[in-house]
Amino acid sequence: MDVKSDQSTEQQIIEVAEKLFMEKGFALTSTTEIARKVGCNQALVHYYFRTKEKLFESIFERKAQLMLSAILKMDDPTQPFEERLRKLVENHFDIMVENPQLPFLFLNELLTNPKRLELLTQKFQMLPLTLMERFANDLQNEIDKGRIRNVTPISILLTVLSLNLTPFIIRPIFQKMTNTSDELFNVIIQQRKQENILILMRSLMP
Amino acid sequence: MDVKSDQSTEQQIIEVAEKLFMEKGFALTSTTEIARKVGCNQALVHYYFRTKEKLFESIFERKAQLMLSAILKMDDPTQPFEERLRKLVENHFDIMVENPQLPFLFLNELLTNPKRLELLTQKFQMLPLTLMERFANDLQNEIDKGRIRNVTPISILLTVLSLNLTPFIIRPIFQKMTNTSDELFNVIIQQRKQENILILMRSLMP
Amino acid sequence: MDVKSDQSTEQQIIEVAEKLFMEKGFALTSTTEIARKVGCNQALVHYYFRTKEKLFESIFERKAQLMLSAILKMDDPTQPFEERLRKLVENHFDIMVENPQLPFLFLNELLTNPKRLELLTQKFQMLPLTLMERFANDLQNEIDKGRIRNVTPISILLTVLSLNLTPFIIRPIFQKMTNTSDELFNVIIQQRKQENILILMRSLMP
Amino acid sequence: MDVKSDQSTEQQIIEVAEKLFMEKGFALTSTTEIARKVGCNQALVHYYFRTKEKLFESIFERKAQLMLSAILKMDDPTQPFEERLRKLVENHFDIMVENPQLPFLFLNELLTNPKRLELLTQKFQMLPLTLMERFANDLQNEIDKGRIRNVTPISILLTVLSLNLTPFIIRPIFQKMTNTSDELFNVIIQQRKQENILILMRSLMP
DNA sequence: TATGAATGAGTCTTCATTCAT
DNA sequence: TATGAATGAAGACTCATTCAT
Repeated sequence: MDVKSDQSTEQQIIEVAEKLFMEKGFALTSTTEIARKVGCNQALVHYYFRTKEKLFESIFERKAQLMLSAILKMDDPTQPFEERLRKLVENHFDIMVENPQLPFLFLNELLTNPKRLELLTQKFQMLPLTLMERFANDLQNEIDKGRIRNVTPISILLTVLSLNLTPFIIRPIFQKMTNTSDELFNVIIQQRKQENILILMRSLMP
Repeated sequence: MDVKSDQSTEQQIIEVAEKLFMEKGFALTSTTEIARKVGCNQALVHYYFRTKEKLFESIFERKAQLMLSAILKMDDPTQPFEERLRKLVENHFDIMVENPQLPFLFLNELLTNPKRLELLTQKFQMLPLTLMERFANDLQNEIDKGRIRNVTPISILLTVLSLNLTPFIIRPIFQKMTNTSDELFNVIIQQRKQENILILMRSLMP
Repeated sequence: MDVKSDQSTEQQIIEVAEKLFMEKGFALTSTTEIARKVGCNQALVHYYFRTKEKLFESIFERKAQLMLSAILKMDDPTQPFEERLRKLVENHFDIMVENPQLPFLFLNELLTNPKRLELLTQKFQMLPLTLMERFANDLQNEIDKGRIRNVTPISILLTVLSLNLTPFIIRPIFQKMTNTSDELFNVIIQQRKQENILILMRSLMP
Repeated sequence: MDVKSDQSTEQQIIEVAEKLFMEKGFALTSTTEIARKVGCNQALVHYYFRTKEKLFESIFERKAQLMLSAILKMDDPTQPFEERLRKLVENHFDIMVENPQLPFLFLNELLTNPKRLELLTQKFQMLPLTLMERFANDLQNEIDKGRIRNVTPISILLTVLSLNLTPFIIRPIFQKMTNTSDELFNVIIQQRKQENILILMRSLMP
């Protein structure tokens, strides 16, 4: 039951906690369980992170950072708009293939704990607005040129989010109800990525 | 804080419980809090429902029934396929307009509590298979006639689910981060319904 | 689950309570369970008997009375001492054949609840002392005549109690461990009665 | 009320629990009371033993082991049968002099809690059958030689149990009703041991 | 760095009892 | 006579947290 001990105990705690938080959310994960799975004393979890809350935040923030920066840094202005959009969907999707449980964790915590939402809002509002603005500008440009139908940037983002998030969020439900193996699901998921791109592109046609 | 109304205490308990369960999920809602909000003794909650679990189930099942039957009874075979699909999306969307927190409750419980997923799976498998089969047949028919591109029924359903569920699920996050009022959001939501139909229809074009 | 309703509800409550008290003792029997088995409202139990304690006492006392009077009235001074002793053992044994769970109930309550012991002690001390005295006298007489070895009356009573009570008390344990059916046990019990008489008689030989 | 001694708190909990379990049985003893008597937090009882059940079992099993092993190891085949029987009674009796409340605890739990009885039955059936068989053989041998009347081994064991257990079980009742001091009772008990041996021996005469 | 011991607050649940009807 | 509603007290148990070592 213990984790390999060639990592520092602190690191082990983080990893076990991350796994449990992702599986069951903050509230349903107990420090007792984390300690047990790590194979250390319960007090040690608090020694390193003082509170369960802080432990969670450190993990949550790292994940948020990871996802955000991954999305941010992938935009290449030299490419045509449509290509960039395609890449956006694709990369966003790929990140979640790597962290399939993350969407649920985010949703769960943000919806459940006002404090968490507050925090993210602050962080979000400190983002370079230019990014969003540039996206809006580029989009408007395409619309003006008649290459994309008239649609708000928010609407596009919501479409991307909807198409990309949902398969990962409902994955366990889907697998259980349709009796789908992990392997098969991974195949389906890859097809879904292309499907999502196609759906988005068609949705933007003039 | 007390809710002194003309309803029976039992009804009050159900309503308060429903509200809390929807906001925070099963695990984070305590019978103590329900009782406090109702303004009664905690033991009374157990007097009526014996266990927190049973109280939840009675609410959960009623909601599941409501949603399921609403979806099932709205299909009209005399209409052309495309029209029926359009109605499906529209009705599904409308149900959630009425119960905006339900999607999160469902997700949360099904993902968090294996027992709940088990239960729903059983109930689902007792559904008239013909329904799904007929949908698949009709779809295949359209594909054969070249009116719809080659796509699996599951894929369509996933698209509908994705587009329809997500706005409701992320609503609090969205409102908080974009500082959107309830009124404005309700407007946006109504536009989104049409948007979703449009996206789906375009995605099916040959 | 409900009891036949051709008796008064009060009587039904008494009977169900008696059964449950005998099986599980006072503490482990709840008025809720009594009411459920009777098929009536829980409050009704309290309507008739005010408290669970009083309900128990009324049953307990009746049983105690029954057992006591049965023992008391069976002594026939015209018979020889040995014959009376034999009858004592036999009758005492027979009473318990009729009420096999009574010994455990008595033991359990008297040992567990000081109040109960107090009560019985008082009742016991109001017994006609002559009875015990006469028994002691008669015994002394036999001893003097050399027909019985020198032994205290208490000692004899303890022997009778030991031999007669134990089979009934340990019955469930015995049956479970030796895998003995009810029928077989009833046969064994009847043999045991004779055995007990024999053991007692031999124990008194000069 | 607190027991501030030089023992570890864990040991104190065990001892207080043992005392209370013996006096009132499992069901009537609360972890709250144990904690109060020890002078510690109630949660600590659960910290050491997780559940009330486990705490009880650890005590119960230790006592059962003690009693069983004491009985098992005392048989010396080089002695004549009668002598061994005498020793059996004597040793069995002496064990209970050391643990006078144990018989009640055993009875109470075995009769009240089916799980407990199940457990003991299993443990009992794993006992060396030879032991019982050898006893039966030796007995048969004596019977054949005309030194003991025809009697089953079970019957003998029941007699021993009856005679030996009862004084300890009814002790509090006896003392209360006859107003007997602890000192006097201890004297009586010692006489009773000899009495029991005598009764048993006489009961076996051809 | 790590741990065992300890605690207070909180969880769900059961129970005997009361009261208005 | 009978009931449904309601309550306070108590039960076992869990948890995050602290502290001395």
